[in-house]
Amino acid sequence: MTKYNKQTRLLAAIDCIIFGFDGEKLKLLLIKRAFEPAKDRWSLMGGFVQPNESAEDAAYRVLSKLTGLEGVYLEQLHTFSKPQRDPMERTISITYTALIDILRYQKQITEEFQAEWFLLNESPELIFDHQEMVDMAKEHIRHKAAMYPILFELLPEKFTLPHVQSLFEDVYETTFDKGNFSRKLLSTGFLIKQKDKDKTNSKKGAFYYKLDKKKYQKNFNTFQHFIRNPKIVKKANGEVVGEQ
Amino acid sequence: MTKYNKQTRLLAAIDCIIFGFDGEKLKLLLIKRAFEPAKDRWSLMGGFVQPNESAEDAAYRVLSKLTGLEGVYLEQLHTFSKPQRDPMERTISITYTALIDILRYQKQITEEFQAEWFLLNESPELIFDHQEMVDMAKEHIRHKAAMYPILFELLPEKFTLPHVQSLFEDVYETTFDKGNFSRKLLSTGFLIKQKDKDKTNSKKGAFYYKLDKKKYQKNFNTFQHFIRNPKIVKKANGEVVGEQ
DNA sequence: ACAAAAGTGTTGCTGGTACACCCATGA
DNA sequence: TCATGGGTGTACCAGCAACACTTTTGT
Repeated sequence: MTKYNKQTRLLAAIDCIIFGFDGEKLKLLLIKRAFEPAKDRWSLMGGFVQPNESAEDAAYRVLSKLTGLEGVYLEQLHTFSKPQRDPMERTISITYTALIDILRYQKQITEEFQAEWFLLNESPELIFDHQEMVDMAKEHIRHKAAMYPILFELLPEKFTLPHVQSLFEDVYETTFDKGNFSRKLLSTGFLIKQKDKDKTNSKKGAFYYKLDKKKYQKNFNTFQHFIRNPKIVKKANGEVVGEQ
Repeated sequence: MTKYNKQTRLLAAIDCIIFGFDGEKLKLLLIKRAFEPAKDRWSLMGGFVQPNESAEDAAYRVLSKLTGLEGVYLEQLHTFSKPQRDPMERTISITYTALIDILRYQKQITEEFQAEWFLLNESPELIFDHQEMVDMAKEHIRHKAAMYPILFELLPEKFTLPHVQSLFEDVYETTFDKGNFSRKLLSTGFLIKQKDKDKTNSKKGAFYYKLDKKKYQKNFNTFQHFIRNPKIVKKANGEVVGEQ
């Protein structure tokens, strides 16, 4: 077969920015890099694109190897390609954002990959341009989640309205009025109220809900403008707080 | 220098989805491919990423070579990486969306690259996965332009309110109420009214405006929700029309 | 005079925000 | 019975959609 002569071939990697929610806080999954360069430093989970697979295939392969989960929400974010971004050899990185329910995860992962969940504002220093990737991913899910109900991908099968509110507040680094938030959430028609309550956080208890998967899929594109001003970071009382 | 052994290197290309506006209609710039495979068929303008440049550098280089313009709005869109997408050799393509003012363009381009501007719904069949790239770019600018004032990048220095409205109507494949549209546009504070009028389209004439570049840059992030429901394609009279 | 496009005025309504209030229950 | 978090009611108001109306001017 003829080839494109005189052009340079280079490495293509994928890196995954993996967000998880445990019912309390939004977290980021990082691993200790197992090989040189930057061995034993914190990094995103990644891998090289193989000859017979697309970047998306590679991302699924890596993600599934790390978490043991299938069918995880995965979305291409951005491709990083500065010539010197990997000091070992020219490598472009195609990044993917993954959203997973930490309660489904669990596992032996911690050992094999030295993986760990970090609070978003407590993550360690990362190698290469990985912090830039994480920052871009945070910004991206803020925009995306304002328009599409993707944050449900982070929730377990059963969850309460306060759980969902905590999740949104972590993502948008703000607080919402609980009355308005719950009304708006219920008005989507995506939630099915359960009979039982979660009493871990209050005496009264909060009703569990399940996601109505059919409506969720059918109306995925009509969730528009759930969050109206995703870029404005302030508390409900009007006090404006800076980025952390 | 040590290398990542046993990994496959592959070609990295960039492709540009170039949108332009001539005061009348939104258009797409395509070229006749100059080399095999698919020689002489319509395609996006592209090129290979060189050893010493990032993908973004490559996109600027290619774009500037094709249009003769500098400082053009350029934004990474998506990376396409199916193993067989280029039948000649494994090549991933990092795509970029460019927005340019056709009136600034002009030039000898048509000859050298056999480039041509096409109306969006009259573009010819494209090679490989280039149509998918164009479709994604159209969708992307609809979302982006609903939140950020990027469509001003397509306008010439002097333009009228009806020009801007035509542009938005082309992008969103809909019509807007002229009263509401002009009020909303003026309320951004981005426009400076000129003394002279454009009388090519009416007896009364429409006042020219210029972009207030300082306010434009300062408030780039606060343009939010200019278009409220970018996905709903319908005419102002309420009749819903399909995608073309 | 009149046609045609530019531009203004007005009104009703949607739905978001703020915040007061009620509810359930364990300690 | 009181403290605490869950949940509901309601009144106000910004801003958007709809559409009637006025302006300008070439033919």
